[in-house]
Amino acid sequence: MGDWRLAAAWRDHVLHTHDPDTRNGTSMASVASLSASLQQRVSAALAAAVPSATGADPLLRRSDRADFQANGVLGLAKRQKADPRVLAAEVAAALPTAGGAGADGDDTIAAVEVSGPGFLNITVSDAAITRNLAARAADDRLGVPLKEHPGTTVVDYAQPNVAKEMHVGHLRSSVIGDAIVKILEFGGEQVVRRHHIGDWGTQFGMLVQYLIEHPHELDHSEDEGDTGEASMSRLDRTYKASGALFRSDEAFKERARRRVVDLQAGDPETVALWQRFVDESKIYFDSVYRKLDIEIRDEDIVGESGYNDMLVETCDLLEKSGVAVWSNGALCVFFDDIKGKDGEPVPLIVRKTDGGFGYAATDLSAIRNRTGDLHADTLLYVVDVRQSLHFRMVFETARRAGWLTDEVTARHLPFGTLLGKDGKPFKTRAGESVKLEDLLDEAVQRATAVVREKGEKIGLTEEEITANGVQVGIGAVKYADLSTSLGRDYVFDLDRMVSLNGDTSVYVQYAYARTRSIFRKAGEGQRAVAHPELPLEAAERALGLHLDAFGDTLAEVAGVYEPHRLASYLFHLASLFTTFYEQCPVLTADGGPAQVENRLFLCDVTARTLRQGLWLLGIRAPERL
RNA sequence: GCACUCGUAGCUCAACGGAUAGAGCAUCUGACUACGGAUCAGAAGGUUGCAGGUUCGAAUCCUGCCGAGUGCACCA
Repeated sequence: MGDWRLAAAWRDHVLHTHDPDTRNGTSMASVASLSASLQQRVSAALAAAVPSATGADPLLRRSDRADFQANGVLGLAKRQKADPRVLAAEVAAALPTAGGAGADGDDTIAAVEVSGPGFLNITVSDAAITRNLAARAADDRLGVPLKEHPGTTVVDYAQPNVAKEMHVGHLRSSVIGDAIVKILEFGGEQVVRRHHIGDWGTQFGMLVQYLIEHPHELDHSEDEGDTGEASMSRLDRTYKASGALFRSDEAFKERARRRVVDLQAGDPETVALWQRFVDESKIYFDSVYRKLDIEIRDEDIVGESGYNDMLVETCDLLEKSGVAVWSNGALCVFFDDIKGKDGEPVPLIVRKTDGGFGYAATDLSAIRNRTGDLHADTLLYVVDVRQSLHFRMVFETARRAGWLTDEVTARHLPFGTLLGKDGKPFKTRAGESVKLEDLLDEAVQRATAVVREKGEKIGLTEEEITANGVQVGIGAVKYADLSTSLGRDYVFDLDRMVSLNGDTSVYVQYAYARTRSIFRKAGEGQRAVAHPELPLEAAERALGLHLDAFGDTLAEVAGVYEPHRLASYLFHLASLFTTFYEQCPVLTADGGPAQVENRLFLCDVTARTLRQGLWLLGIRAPERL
């Protein structure tokens, strides 16, 4: 369980964490981006022009009028009551430009000009771009720095329910969570994954009781085998049959209720049967996650039942501290600003009137475990937006109880609903929620058809076509999910996702395959070597500047937990590469062998950046496509 | 009713308080015996729901409307 063979194959190509074991002995050096270098220079120039402005943010941004623009002079001029254009000119004069006074060999900045009301338009030198990329190329991590002060983040994601089919709602939590975990780990953060599966609740009384009365329902028969599909089919059959009986047979209903009590009391026979449902479900989960190409390790699965031992104590602590009070027989936490339809306050219920624990008790216990025992300083919950009020109440409660302190950040990362083309929640024609596996199978099937059409022209084997179909189809589904901002609902449209045109994973994967194709075509003496002395064409500069921003982009993504910014970066990179590819012949460059080497070098850095970036999103990059 | 989220090109979506609001799809014009065209170049497309306010500067921040989605006592 949780053994995920495919993961190992990737380690040869990309770095999945900061784990030293994954390095191959080449140098380890982070590289300051050109943007960061400029930021520093402009900041110093600001301080030189206005001494009191030390530490002022130069507000450096990429620009469509130059390579970068600094917007910080405007605000500073306002505060100094100075003419912004005059001040901008002073700052520009204080900047070291290539060959200019005070440059002292610093040729990073090729030109600066004052523009508009007081913007500084900055152009960097071609040499600086190539040099920076060369430094990145020399590093396994493409020069991306590790966090200076890494913390411990617990990410709660991919929470399927035991004995139930996974549906499209689980897709987003799994895909988004997996990407966030990878991105954080790559940045050096210590990440603890938690799959808070639904493995507890009153329905297990019914299921266990049914299994007692029909002991062979979960047996693995010869013809069904041990596949995930077979497991799901057994579970589904049992769930439906027991549910029907529960509704129609009062005596069974009563036996099921008593069974819940036995389960909660820890009766060994009952617990053992409950465990069979969990184990059976894990076979199924494993098969779906294998298909989804997401690694789920058994030790990271800590379901609701994992906090059972803490529930009583959690409630006691809340009651004793006065955070929770009894109301209508239930143990509740109230909030001033949370009221219901009738205007009455709506509580968070930690213990129900019947003595049972609400899921709030579980979530609060999990917080205690994650901050107290795991020493996390950040808690992330990749959960449907509809639970945002619940999390607001849980976090507030935990703060009152002291389980969340000022040193701990707790964030619900809410994602929106998956919609059908009609703009309504994604359902089958019959109105049922769509099975995740069906959806994945269809994506792979359609991707394979397209891959085959092209693949036959370039001589792909049947094995390659099949493998590519999987990587393209699954990649397309993930990319669609990761390329729009989390909070929004988005329309699930397979036609568009697998259409292979536009802002899709396939476009990015194809760009990667093209880089590899060039290297396969390269002659014996044609290698990737940086030549900072060569001037760059417009397409090369644009590509180079964007490549240099990879680390900054990752830091930003990791800071705000928004993978769609990485997707956007990669699509842009792929676009810039295809433009470069179109406009700058690589192997037949007319600037001589040095230019061939330099362009191969750009291809190589592009390839590695695309591959690493896609990997962080959980998407594979075929070598030939 | 209250709360939260969101209204951006025909459609699907971006945009860290900065200049002329960007992409993709669709539409229209061009470019193919190709370093593999699953491509590229270009055009057209907008009063950022409406009205105020703050600011040198607002899609972004504040207020009020209008519209949509979601949630609101013992399911998780």
